[in-house]
Amino acid sequence: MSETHADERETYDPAALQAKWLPVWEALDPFRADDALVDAGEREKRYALTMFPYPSGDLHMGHAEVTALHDVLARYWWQRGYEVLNPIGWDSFGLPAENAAIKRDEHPATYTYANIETQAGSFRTYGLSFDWSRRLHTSDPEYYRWTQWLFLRFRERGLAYRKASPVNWCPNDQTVLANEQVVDGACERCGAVVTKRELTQWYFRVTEYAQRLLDDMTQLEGRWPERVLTLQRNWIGRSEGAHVDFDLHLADGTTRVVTVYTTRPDTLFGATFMVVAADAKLAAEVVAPEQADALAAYLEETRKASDIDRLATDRPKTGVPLGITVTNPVNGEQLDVWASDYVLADYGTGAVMGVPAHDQRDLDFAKAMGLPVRRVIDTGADDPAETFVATTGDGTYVSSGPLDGLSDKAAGIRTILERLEADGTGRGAVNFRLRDWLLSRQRFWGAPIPIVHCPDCGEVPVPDDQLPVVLPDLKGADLKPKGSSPLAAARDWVEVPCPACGGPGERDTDTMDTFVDSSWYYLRYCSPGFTDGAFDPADLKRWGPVDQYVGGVEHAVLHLLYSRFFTKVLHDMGLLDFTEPFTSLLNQGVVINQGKKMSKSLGNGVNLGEQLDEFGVDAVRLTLVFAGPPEDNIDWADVSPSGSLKFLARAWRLAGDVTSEPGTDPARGDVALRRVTHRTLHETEALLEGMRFNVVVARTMELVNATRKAIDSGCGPADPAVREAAEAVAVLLSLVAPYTAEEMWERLGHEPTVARAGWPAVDEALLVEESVTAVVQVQGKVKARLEVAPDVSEADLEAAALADPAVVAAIGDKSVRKVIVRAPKLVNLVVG
RNA sequence: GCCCCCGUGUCCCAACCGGCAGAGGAAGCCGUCUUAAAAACGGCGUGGUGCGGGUUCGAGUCCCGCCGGGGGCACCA
Repeated sequence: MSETHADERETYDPAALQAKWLPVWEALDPFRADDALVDAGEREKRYALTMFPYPSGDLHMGHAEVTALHDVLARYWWQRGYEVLNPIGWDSFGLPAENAAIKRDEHPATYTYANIETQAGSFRTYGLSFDWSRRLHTSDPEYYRWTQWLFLRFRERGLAYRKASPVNWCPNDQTVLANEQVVDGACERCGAVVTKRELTQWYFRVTEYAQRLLDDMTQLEGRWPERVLTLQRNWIGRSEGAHVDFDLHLADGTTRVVTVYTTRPDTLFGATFMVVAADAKLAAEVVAPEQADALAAYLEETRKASDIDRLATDRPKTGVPLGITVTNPVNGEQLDVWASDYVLADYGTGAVMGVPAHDQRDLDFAKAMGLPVRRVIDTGADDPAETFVATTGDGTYVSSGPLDGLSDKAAGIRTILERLEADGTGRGAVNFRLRDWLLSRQRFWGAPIPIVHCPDCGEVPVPDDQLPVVLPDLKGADLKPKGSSPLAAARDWVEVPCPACGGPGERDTDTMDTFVDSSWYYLRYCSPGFTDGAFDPADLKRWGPVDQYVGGVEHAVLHLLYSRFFTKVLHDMGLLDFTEPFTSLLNQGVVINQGKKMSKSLGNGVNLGEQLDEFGVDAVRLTLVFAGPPEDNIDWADVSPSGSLKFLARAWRLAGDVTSEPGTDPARGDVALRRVTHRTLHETEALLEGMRFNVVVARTMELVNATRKAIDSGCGPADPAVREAAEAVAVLLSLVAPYTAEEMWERLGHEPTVARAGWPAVDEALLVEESVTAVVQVQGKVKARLEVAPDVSEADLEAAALADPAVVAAIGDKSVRKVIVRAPKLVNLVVG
């Protein structure tokens, strides 16, 4: 026997299996999603999507993990009889390719498409169940034609517009960034400290959808990770408050109205000053002439301060007086107006009322400037004017006119709002932290913005039939960042006739943020090759929305928020019948090594290619899936690819040991083994639905162990139950280790492919145990175990428990006060 | 400063609604086979679930307070 094993082990060669089966699968093409089968109602659809990769170099450990996890579910759905759409493509516009092109003096497409081919080859070897026929690249003109088309549709609806405003500027990448791409004051991509610039840029009006982006999260509750929902909620940042109008008295004797936004209108009687954002237009407009120089100097100072400095919480408050006053609408008091950088120009109205007693920031400012502090809510705490600790809790209103005596914040707010509304000086208001999405970039390798600027007609959209606006052929040095788009230098590309009047015009020279490309790619997969629009609504009716999306949490407020926005807009355009693109979301963990993120400087990187060479595709995939819950990080130092390889060889060997013929009826097989097989299949169904893939692997290992035991020391290799078990192992492994599973399937006498063999039917009768062990507890401590029938009645179980000698002894002379029976598993006796 | 998640054997991890704490793997040790080793096969698991309280007949699981780790937000008025 051992000799046979040794010989067989010689032939378990992962590399040979890969070489053998890959071409067979390529020929069979078993994972092509068939529209017709879904339309005919023969199969129910499932849309499985993994976040498409960026083509930088070859695949790495992260790609291996996310796709291995994703593939388990996609393959399970196929086995369960669904028609599965599981497409793949590349997010192939972007800076790394452009930077590489500059370095190598070539076109970014050279680097991009070479990497795509490398990655595609690696994905194929990796044995993923992708439908390759729908492959797309966002940098293909056939793709970005529709990105441009969508931009124009958004613009028609007033959702894409151009405005001048201070924007985030990355001095290293020489381009503007969206708010979402600035992390802790630094560029999300390169880490350079972000500065501000006043520029005219294109925006998507995401803020118009803020409320719906918030409301529709109820659809995602329980299906998206809670922390992603929390992140998005915080990012959208809805707050309720009021707009309050103050009369502002200009130096020239005229008056204008300035509105502030506040969440605490009930503290209006405590306002002792007003602060305007130093960089807001308002400040420059209202400043008294004698203070204009001071404001300009201050502004210069704050511009130099980076966002990093601004973020420091202990940063002292600074500001300048504007030499003017406003009138508090509720009590007629004259308040000085200041300019400061602690007030943000682009939130609310860019102006706030200073209530130092009840807002710490205002209090810090008042302290720095020597401004009065007036308490209007007595919370029982010491007076903020003395402690310099603002009180923000509930208390009794004092010195607050109509509010005096009230002691409830909600009532205070309601009362003051009624008063303001009656006077016409204020009203309830809602504000969002979310800003519009700045989409233009001063870089080359992206989709050109399809607009022509005409001196006579202004912004003119490029007509649909002239799309795509194709990138000019620039390379190398032409792409060097110079603070304006490299496209601007391509004069013969820029200069075009105005599509409206035919006069001389110039193309917009910015390109779109690559997040625009990825905001709709999941729609294009459903309509590859469609030429009358970005996608065919009928295709989306069939496949949409995505049932399961798998990818990293780093996109929580970037890609995922933008995609939700796009979906809602397209829904409003009547092109989609759903409002949320991704029904269910899984954020996989990251692969680390020795407790730390892999990095070159630490030298702890694990090379995917080397792991695949050493252990084979299946063992690496199995290791990643088995390591732990999918959302947990995987420390490569904690896992054992060699252990995975050992297990796969063990499973594979089972198939060779089976001596019964294919098609043997398992009904006459060993019942004990059959029970294990069917219980395993039954349990793994629930585990797979719940994405507990690591436990699925553990259950499969148990089944392999049980089958091994049956062959060696149980019913023997000829028993039909052994065949049934080995075939179940092959199907289970087809989700994780496709090559090993395929080889097992062949050795068991079947035709490829095991991936489409179908999930074995579970025999309910085999899920019921012959007998179960019931425990009998006295005072919660186990005193006896009873073998009972699974369907034992509570009364019988109780009687059996009370008759057990060990139980009788444990009770002794005490009386039984209470009996808890949970048939068939437990009896607990409370005595005393 | 605020919010969220996690803490189970040497390590990675299981444990449905609260119901015998231990499924699976790694490492280690012992055995069978072997001249030997490897491989294969078989065997070996008191830590009571970070700490302290509480609820309950019964708590890893629920509640409260700590400690430790991870993540997010942070002048958003």
